Amino acid sequence: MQKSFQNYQKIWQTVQCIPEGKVASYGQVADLAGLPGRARLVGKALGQVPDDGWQGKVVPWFRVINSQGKISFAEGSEAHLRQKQYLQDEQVVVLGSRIKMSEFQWQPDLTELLYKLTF
DNA sequence: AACATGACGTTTC
DNA sequence: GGAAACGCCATGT
Repeated sequence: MQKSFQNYQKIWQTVQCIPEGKVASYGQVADLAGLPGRARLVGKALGQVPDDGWQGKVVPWFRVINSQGKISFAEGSEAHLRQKQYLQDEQVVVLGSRIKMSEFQWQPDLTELLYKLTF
């Protein structure tokens, strides 16, 4: 395994904390995972998510979007449609690629984070 | 070793 | 709001 696998684990664990019906940005996940300024690594990590989940839990990669409140896959691409579908299934409103961050951005509860994140 | 490439972010026009 | 310029760093060539 690569050295960065440790970081991937932190990222996956953080993403698992995003509740249904909410979204977070790559940078936000990076910060919470203890990797400030490394948003690109979050994208890498999400591309490496095991399909059958990690440590018994699904990793909701589709709840991570960019800081402009948009889905990062190109509109019309297979991945874009899939992500949009998953989000809409959770009542998140997606117009084109856009999501109202003011309404749907995850505002993490710190005590819950401290309880869940083990690093 | 040098260079290019990302599911990105912030700052600055 | 949008575009350019940086910053970031694991990976692949």
